[in-house]
Amino acid sequence: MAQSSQKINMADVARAAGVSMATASRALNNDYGVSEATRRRVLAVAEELSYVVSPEASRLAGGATGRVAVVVPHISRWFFAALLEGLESVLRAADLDVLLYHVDGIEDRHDFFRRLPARRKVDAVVVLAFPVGEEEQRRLELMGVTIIAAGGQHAPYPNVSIDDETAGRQAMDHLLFLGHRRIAMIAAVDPDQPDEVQPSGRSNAYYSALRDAGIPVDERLVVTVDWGGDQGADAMAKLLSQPEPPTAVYAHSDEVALGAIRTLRRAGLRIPDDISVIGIDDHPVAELTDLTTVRQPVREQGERAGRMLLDILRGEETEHDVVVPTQLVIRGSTAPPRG
Amino acid sequence: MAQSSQKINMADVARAAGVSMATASRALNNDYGVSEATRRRVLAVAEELSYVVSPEASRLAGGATGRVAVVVPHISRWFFAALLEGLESVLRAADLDVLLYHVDGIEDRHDFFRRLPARRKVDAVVVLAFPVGEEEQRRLELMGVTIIAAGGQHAPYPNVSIDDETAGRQAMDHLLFLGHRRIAMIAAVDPDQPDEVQPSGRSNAYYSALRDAGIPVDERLVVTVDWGGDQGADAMAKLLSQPEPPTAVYAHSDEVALGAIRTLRRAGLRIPDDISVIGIDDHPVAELTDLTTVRQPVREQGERAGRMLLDILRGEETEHDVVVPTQLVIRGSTAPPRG
DNA sequence: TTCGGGAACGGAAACGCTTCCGAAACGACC
DNA sequence: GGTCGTTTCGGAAGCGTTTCCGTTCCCGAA
Repeated sequence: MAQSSQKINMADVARAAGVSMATASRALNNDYGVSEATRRRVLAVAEELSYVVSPEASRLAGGATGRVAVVVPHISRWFFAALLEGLESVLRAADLDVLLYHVDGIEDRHDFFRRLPARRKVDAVVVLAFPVGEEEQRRLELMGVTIIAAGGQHAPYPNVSIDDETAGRQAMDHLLFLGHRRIAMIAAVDPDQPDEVQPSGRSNAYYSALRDAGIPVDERLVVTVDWGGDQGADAMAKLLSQPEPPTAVYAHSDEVALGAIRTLRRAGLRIPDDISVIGIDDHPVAELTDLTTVRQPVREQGERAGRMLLDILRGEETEHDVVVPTQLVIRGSTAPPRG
Repeated sequence: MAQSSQKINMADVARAAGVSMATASRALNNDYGVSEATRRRVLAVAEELSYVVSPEASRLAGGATGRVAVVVPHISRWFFAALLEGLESVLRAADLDVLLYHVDGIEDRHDFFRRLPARRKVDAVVVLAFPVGEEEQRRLELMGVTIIAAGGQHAPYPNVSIDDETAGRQAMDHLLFLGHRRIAMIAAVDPDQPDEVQPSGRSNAYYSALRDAGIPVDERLVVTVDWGGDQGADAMAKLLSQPEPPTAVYAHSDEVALGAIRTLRRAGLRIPDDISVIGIDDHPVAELTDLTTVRQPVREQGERAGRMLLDILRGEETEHDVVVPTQLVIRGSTAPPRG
């Protein structure tokens, strides 16, 4: 009895409601051309029989898939997950299903673009925080569906992101304003992404800020590491091993900054008394650890991308390059240099 | 030319390969009953035409959907995302697509179980870190597909999880071993889950450990808050406002512990000199902040659940209640009490 | 040479819907 | 009352596969 519900199809509903399948279909889809009374009756019967349309048949017969693929690396990192969370919420509200493709590591990546597992399965694909190379773009377009990007840098498709360089400047300018002149940078790169697509805005900000402040660049103060807290810690150790350590550290991300802080603390240095540290992102942990940072609205970027996608799917126009603002958040990890 | 690939179907492939659709289908699916030569020819033609089967038609005609629904709350928290990451990796390796249902908040939850949006769309559903009530179970079963759980507590379906009580005991026993007698507990509940399904193992561990140590319970040392770092901070403040504060704090999770630590630091207290703090989970940040904790293998739980699901989908037997071990990880936030 | 049996393959019926097109019904208007 | 325009509704043709049944073909055994 309960499991018989499995086999109920639209024909059953139509019959039970005393209408044709055509009418049943229209009623179920809220289509035009059904009287209110009939619609209600059909809906009631469907509910009664706990009928659910077969998305496969529906799609096969002409509709859209009602699915969108989301391609995202590093899901277990807050930034990516938050982006996804925002995106998912608006898509789900629009009754679209999210097909998740977690592409981690260079291997996965190649495999994804080669096989295009989402092909023929979705109406659109959203690329989250994922700089796409040229060849990859070409593959993606092979799918013949709408493409949207979010959280990465600009892209050939409609996209939403922050301005990395501006964010970096907000961090650097804060340190400079406090009076720091010997500022180190811990640059983080994603080892899973090819070099040519690594965003460089946050690094550019370092150099342009120093230039504008008339401070010569000391390349010994710049260390580039793979993304990650431990790597940040190592980088800090390297910086501390120099004859003249910095008075402030600008890290490309909060996690990296946290790693640096661990090293400082273990070295017996006090923050911000002995050395200032600033990150970027405003990771939830930043608040818990009193880390000064530059906040970017992450969830919002995902939501925004979702709304843009809905626009396009509806056939409407949408913006192309949306840049959301970032904002300095001053906490306890930065202060003027000693003396 | 490129976009014409959109409209290629199996009939085209069959024609081009000079076989019937039946044979083409068998060849494409590696089915029995096709000569090696024919199979190769069909495959070559398909590749040439860059043909991809329509999953809808395929499913409609009899196959499985090749999709599994994953229901998960709080995606942007590490624990949930890591679980998902593990699960996704094994499902994707098996060529199954993951349909993500992020169910956050009580509202979402009701909506999900009422509408069952995944109905008729998947071959199975995996419930991640999500205690399911009885009525909800009934709804879920209405979908008529395999159900698996992971990261939550035991469930009526095959599931994998840690033993919360054991994990809690590992934490408590560590503090007791160090010589603490005045131990506080910051219990965290998920405000988005109904009371009746809140797991209580971590709390039970507190009481049983004290009992076994012959230490009377002081209810003023137990504070229950909604899950979250800020809430942990508030809880700690409450504990500090008492005439006789604890010498150690057992927090239900690392994030909560971190919040507590922020309060302690702001109060000028030193960790672990003045007060010890221990969490549970081994969140990546725990390592960066030198937090002693009890590690649970999160990603592995997801992977394990994925493998169990594959077993079932293949029609094989699988385990029912898998419990993965937890392990004390001693870092710098715990030490014997002063004096 | 004939016959039986298995492997290889083809025809065609589902699968469950959407939508085009035409028919019927129903008012409104002259 | 007849005509015409709207609505409302039904018939039926797909949509692109899988799979059930046969049929053909080839090879070895009798």
